[in-house]
Amino acid sequence: MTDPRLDIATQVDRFVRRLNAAVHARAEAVDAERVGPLGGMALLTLAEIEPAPIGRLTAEMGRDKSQMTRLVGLLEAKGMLARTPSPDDGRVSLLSLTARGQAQVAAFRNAVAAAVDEILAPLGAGERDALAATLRKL
Amino acid sequence: MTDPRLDIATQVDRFVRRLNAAVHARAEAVDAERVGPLGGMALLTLAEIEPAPIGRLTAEMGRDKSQMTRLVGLLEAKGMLARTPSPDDGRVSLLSLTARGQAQVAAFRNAVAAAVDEILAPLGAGERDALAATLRKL
DNA sequence: TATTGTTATACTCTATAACTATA
DNA sequence: TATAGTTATAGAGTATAACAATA
Repeated sequence: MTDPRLDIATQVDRFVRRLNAAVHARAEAVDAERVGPLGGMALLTLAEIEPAPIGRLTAEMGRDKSQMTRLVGLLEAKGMLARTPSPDDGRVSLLSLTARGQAQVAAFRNAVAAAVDEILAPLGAGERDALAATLRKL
Repeated sequence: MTDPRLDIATQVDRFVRRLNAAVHARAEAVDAERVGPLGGMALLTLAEIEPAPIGRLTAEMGRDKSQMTRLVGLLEAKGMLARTPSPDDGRVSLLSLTARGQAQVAAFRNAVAAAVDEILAPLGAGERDALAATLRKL
């Protein structure tokens, strides 16, 4: 590659591919409910911000709102999260994890952390911290 | 986020989302042939390694081979690349870009580079180089 | 017997627009 | 009139397995 910017783009793309593959490999044991990688990500994100309206979750994940409507419906049907009407705004429901959802989050956390460790194995501790710090700025 | 590894996973995920969105926004002008982001990535990759068999391209992109069969068929139908039978192995064809494909590559290169610039804007030059170097190790 | 590549199938994710109900 | 969320639909990307041809 001549242009370092293209290099970054392709490397990051492959990073995500490997991450998904590694999580997927572990997920056979973990994802008995088959919420999928996107569902896992949504639960992971919701764990950080709950209780939150669906719009907040959408923004946090950088996805599309119609996509989120369906995903949240799926996760609700599987008993991973619950909606409670917002007292402030009649259009809004607040999402929060159920006990099932929390268990799933814990399992996903382990799978993702292990997958990241695997991929970042070639890096030293200092480089990992630097990478995390750099990404946080974006 | 408590665990820095989860942090890295979500940040990288969002990076790719933003990258795709930014390229997509520019691609309306560029991607008249509608090869899609994956097709663009394939052409970009092929430009670096041509002439190469489909298996090499598959490995380089970290994708699935059956997926590549279809994608290459599409790109061939659009006149972006050509196959020539390998003299060494009767099972293999070597892929190479056509003039059309090369033009498309040039356009995509610009779109991707601009998108990366946009996303990496918060970083200093030193940090960008460090990021590129770190990713190359993975 | 192993490898390259193809076909088939089912599923997951993404993009867009039109729509409803509340604010 | 603006915003939160939903519905509908089409298309793009992914995962798996079974298969044919060649090595």
